[in-house]
Amino acid sequence: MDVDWRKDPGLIREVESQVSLIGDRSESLVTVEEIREKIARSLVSGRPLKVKLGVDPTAPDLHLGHVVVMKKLRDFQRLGHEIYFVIGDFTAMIGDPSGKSQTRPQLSKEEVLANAETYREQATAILDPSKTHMVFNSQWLSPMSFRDVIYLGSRFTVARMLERDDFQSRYQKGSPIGVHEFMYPLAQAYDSVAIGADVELGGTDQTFNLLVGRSIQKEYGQDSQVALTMPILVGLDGVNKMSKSLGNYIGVKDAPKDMYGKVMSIPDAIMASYYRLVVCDSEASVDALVLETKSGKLHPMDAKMNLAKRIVAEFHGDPAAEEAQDEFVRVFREREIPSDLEEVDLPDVSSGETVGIAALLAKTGLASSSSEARRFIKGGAVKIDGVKMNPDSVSCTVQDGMLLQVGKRRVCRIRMGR
RNA sequence: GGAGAGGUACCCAAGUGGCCAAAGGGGACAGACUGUAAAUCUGCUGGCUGACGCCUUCGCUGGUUCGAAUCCAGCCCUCUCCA
Repeated sequence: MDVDWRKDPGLIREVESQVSLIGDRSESLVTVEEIREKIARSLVSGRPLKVKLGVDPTAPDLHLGHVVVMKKLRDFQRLGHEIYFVIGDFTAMIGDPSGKSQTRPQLSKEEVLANAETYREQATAILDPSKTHMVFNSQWLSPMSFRDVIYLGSRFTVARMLERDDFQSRYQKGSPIGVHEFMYPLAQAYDSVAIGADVELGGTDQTFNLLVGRSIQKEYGQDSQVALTMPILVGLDGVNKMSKSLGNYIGVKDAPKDMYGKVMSIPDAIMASYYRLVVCDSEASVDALVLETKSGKLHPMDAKMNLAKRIVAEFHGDPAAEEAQDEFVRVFREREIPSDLEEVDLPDVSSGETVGIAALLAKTGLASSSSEARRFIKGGAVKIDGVKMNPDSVSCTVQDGMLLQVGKRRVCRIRMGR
C-alpha cells in the first residue's frame, strides 16, 4: 500500500516539517527515510503513529534526564501522534543488564499500578494525558510459552548480542553476564511487536535495544520501528549520566529552591546542553549564548542563573522561580540565613544546658553519626549562631532558637521542649 | 569434566601471623580560594567515647594460635583456558 505522497507539494512540505521537528535535538534517527515514509502514510491515512517509550515500573522519581525524552514525546503529540508508555512490569524481573544491579524483587500488581500512576502524574507536567496510553508488558510476555521464547531467541544471534557495548565491556573485563540478561533486549523488542510500534524513543544508552526491536519486528513480519535516540543528559557531577542511583539528579518534584540550587551547581561546561535539551532553546540561540559567555559579554553565572530560573519556572511557575532566585542570592551570595529554616525539636534538652556538640549534631540529623559529627568539628565545618566553632571544642550551651550549621548546606534551628 | 586465577571498605586496589580500622588511587564529604562553576591546595572517609580506650568489619562457617584479612578444613560465588 505504497502511497505516492511525493507528488503532492503540500504533503511534502508537511512531511518535511514534521521530520525536521522530530529530528531536532536528537542524537540519531534510524532511519530518516523510514520516518518520512511513516509520517506520509500517517498523514494520508489519518492514523497517528504509535510512539513507544519503555518505562521502569519501580517507584518513579522523574528527573531532568527523563524530561529530555518527554519533551521529544511532546513533539510527537503536538504533531498528533500517540504515545505508548510500556511499563516493564514483566521485564523488571530480568534485572537491569547495565551491570551492577541485582535482579530486582518482583513488585506486586498494586505497587506497579501505583508506580505507573505516579509516573503518569509526573509526566503530565509535560505531556498531554489524553494522547498518552499506558500498557503493561506482562500482558503479552507473561502468557508466552517456553516454545514462544525459544522462537524469539532463535531470531537473533549471540554475536549480535555481544555487540552491545556493556555486554562487550563486561565480557572483556571478565565480569559475569547472566544468560537471562540476553533476554532483556529480546523482551523489549517483543514489546514493540506486541504494540506494533512505529517509533521507539530512548536515550543513546538504549540504542542497542531499539535496534534489536527493529530486527525482531521484521522477523515477526512487521515494519521495523524507527529508532530515535536522544542525547544523555549529564548529571550534577558533570561527568555521569543523570540518574537516581548516582544521586546526581534534579527531580521534577524537587522544591523550587533545591531545583534552583542544583542547577547552579552544575559545571559551566554542561550548561549549554541543559539549555538545549531541557529548556529546548534552538541550536542557534544556544550557540549565541556560548559565544557571549566566551567573549565575556555575559558572565557564565548570569547565564546559569537564567537557566535555573527558567527550569524552576517550568515546573513550579514564575513566582516560585522568582522567589527561588531571590533566596539563592540571599543565602549563597550574601551569605545570609535561609528564610525557611528547618526547626528541630529537642524535648529532652532545656535552654541553658551544656551538651556535647557531637551528640547534638547527630541528634539534629546534621550529621549521620556522632563520629561523623566529631570529624566535622575537627574540620572546622561547624558554626553556632553563625560563629565558627573552635575545632577543639567539645560542648556548648544550648539556647532555644540556636542556629546550628554544618558546611554551607546543612542548617537548622533548635527548639527546646516546653 | 580437567587445569589455573580470584572474592579486601562506596569503587579500583595493596596487604600473606601481631606495628591492620587495614597502604595507594578514585569518588563522596568538609575547609581555603570562588560564581553552591572549574582548577588548585588541605583535611577527612566503620561505630561508641571529652579522652585513654572499647566494639564490629577483609565471601560464608568452623578450626589452629596468647594473637588471624593473613595459616588449616569445609562450603558459596566469579573469571580464564582446555574438553
